[in-house]
Amino acid sequence: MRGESSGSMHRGGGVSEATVRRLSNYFRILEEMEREGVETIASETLAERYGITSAQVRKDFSSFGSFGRRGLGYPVRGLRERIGKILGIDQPWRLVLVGAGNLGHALFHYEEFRRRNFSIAAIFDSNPELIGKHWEGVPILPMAQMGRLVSERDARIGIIAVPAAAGQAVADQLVAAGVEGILNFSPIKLREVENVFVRNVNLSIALESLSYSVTAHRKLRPL
Amino acid sequence: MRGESSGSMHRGGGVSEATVRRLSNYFRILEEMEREGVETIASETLAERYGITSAQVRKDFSSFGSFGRRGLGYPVRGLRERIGKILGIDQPWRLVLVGAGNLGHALFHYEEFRRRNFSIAAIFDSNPELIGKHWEGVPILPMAQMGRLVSERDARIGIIAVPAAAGQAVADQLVAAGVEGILNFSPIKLREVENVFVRNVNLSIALESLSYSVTAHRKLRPL
DNA sequence: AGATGTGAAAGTTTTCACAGCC
DNA sequence: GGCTGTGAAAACTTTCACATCT
Repeated sequence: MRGESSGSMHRGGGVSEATVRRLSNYFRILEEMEREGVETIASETLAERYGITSAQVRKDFSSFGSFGRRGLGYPVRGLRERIGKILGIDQPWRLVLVGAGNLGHALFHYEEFRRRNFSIAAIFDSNPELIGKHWEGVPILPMAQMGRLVSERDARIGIIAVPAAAGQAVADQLVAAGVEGILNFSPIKLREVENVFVRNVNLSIALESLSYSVTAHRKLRPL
Repeated sequence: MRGESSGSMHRGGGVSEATVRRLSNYFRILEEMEREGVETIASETLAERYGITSAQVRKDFSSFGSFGRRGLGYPVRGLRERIGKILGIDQPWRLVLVGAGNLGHALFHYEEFRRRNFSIAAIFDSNPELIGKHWEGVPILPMAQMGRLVSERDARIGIIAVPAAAGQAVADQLVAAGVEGILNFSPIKLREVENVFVRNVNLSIALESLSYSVTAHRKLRPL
């Protein structure tokens, strides 16, 4: 599977992972501005709100074409829609969730996913005690049904929320079932597979990065 | 607060966020090798296991000094201990968790945190119905007790697992209570504060990065 | 005048390649 | 011989600065 980096070219220029992450953030800021009733925005204003430079904002947009009007700025709504289209969040996505433990439960109920048009079509778990239950009407199914369900419901992304030991096997099953992307919460490095994108979210590594910074900072300024 | 980047210099050379993330991964690989009984490892082997170049591995280590022996490689155990010390995970950390919803619940029970010496000393929530309950003996307390508890229990990191609307207020309270680091799961940009490090984990942005890649890939190779 | 879009410059990170030590 | 540690080169990302368009 393709690793942490984007892995895909687009038009003329390659688009970095960092650019895509910023697009998501621009999208959120633009939504907010739309609610505030703002109709036009300059790269400078957007940049200030985000805490980056206006050149960065313009360069990010320029990888995808020309959105603004010189002398005026960008139309808030049009820009938001365009970014949504680029990110692919202008359409609903059906996902499957593997792992009905504590983390899976939290992800299933995560409001931000719903707001962004991501809906979970089925949940899979290997624990027989959970199978047959429903969360808000969505069934918890045995792993063996993954292949059927992914194609029937046209789910294109799978979320892995199982312990490390089961992670690779689950990834293999998701790939066999035909997903095109995997959001992996299990703390392991998955084998790469052609045409399947992977993003890893490692909660513990984020915390270790903090403990590093706090520790290093303390060493510089003791007590 | 310091943003997504490290924000702190260390010794002679600045150490990038990316290097610190890789250190966490090296640590995990080394733990695994220790369990396998391997005593010495070459940068090349470590690199292969991680899927990066051996030069990257050696450069990462060289920011912190000289760990290996030319012609031989690195002692697995010694290297793992040294990295643990750099990351600050050689000692236990006490955290406070704010937000006893679904996400907070999942984080509280997250095994990987415990395995890495991160323990949650108290939970805070604004919902009166939750206050007074316990999770595995850890009390859910009203927000007003945050200051007292953080200093009493010497908690140095706070986790924010509340909805966006409450995020900034919670961050302010954590800073006032005296934490040195914040792991922020709420999908907002927190105001920066001197000497407080912040790491943001935005679950939805990770998913949007996937939907971008899958969408872009489809456009290149339709159907 | 005002703000975009973009080549060129500056800065950062990764890879190369090899001197130096075991 | 084997493998580290590290300057130098290459690749990539961000910022500058200005020509260009409304």
